[in-house]
Amino acid sequence: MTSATPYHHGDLPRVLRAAAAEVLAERGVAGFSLREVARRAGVSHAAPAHHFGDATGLLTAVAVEGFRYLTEATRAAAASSDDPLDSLVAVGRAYVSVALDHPGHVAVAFRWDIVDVDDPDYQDWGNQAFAVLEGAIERLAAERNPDLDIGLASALCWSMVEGLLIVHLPLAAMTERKGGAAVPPIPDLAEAFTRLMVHGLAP
Amino acid sequence: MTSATPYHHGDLPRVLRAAAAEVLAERGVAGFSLREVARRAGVSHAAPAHHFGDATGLLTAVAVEGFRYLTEATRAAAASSDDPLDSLVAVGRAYVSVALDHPGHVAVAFRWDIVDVDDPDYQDWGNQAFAVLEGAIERLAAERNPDLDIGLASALCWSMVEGLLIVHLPLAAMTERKGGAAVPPIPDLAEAFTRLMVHGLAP
DNA sequence: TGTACATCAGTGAACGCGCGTTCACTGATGTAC
DNA sequence: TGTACATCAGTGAACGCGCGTTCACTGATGTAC
Repeated sequence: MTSATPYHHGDLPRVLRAAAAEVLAERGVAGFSLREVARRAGVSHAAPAHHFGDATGLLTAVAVEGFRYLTEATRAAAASSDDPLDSLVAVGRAYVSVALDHPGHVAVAFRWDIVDVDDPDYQDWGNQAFAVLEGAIERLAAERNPDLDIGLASALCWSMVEGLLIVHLPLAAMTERKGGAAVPPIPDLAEAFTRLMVHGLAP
Repeated sequence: MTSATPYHHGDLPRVLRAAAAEVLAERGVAGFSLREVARRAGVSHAAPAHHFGDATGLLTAVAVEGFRYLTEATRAAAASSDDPLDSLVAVGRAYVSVALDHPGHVAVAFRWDIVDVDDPDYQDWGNQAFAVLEGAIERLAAERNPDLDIGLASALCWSMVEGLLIVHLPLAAMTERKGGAAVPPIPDLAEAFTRLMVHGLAP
């Protein structure tokens, strides 16, 4: 049916997004280039422009895909338990797990300096991802603490998971240098942080 | 005393660090180049190599300076109150304030991919900055909650402030789109987060 | 059912640009005697 | 106190590289009639 190397690719946008995520994961945002992406997709370096215009267009598409992963994974996690605390813990674990499984996607998600923040898909999926977290917090508030400021608590949880992703590596390096006990893996830390936050450092 | 344009600069390393921080603040890590730094320092583009070797060397020096700022500011903040909660709150505010006042320095502080993480100064000042935070948590634990896991709580606070710096802009954009109440400035959020964490979301 | 033609998707050569690095150099400083 | 000389700090030209963008092109697809 399909010839070995058809002139028209068929699904080049998908392949380009995947290649871009791969480059981002391996080389970081600084090492990203359209030519490298085209190379990995096995296509001439001018081809991506037909689908994404420029680098910003492609990176935005990758970011949107990242938000979609985040939304889907946390939504499933939120529904995994009837207990609101366990549900929130699962959301936190799911969030960081997506970041670990799709490092290229998540590396670019909040880089407003290189992404088109006015893109409707970008905004839409970003909103949806945050709404999942808010929902989990709302259920916790409804059952356990009606006075909770839901917006504030949601923002706190979001900051916590994003910060954890940044801080884990230097934290592990520092702890190892000091000869302390090994730092737990990121999802376990996300859970421990969530439980500590909900319970309070000094309630 | 000093001629208008002396051949030897006198304090070029300091000027180069400042220029590098400026470039980082304006263009981000991706837009950084040694040539641009040299241009702003009013020096030939080969001059930085005499002091810092390559870009990694210069960026590491900037990161160290950032840690120094962080350490000094949070240390002063920690000593600003006898109440351990107020003291911790002040540390959080100080941390994010340094990030706002010295965006170039802090942008590079945890970028282990472009910085020499084996540099002794880098490790030393990183340790010191973290130790200030741990000290504040220890005092809180001593007075209010002896069972607190100090390492875990310190890591949580650190993640929270780092995450806040990332998350604040998209959070504000999202909130504005939804027409919600304005998101507080970063230092105020740092304080609100800290108090909420210490008290607990659902204690 | 054919045929003509517009549109779409991908090619590959060419361009100009800023970059890091190298190199031979020169001006200034400091130190040994 | 002088003088010679080594070392240090900065210059500026040159290089090769990968990049994004442009351009004329060609192969494939879809649609109007």
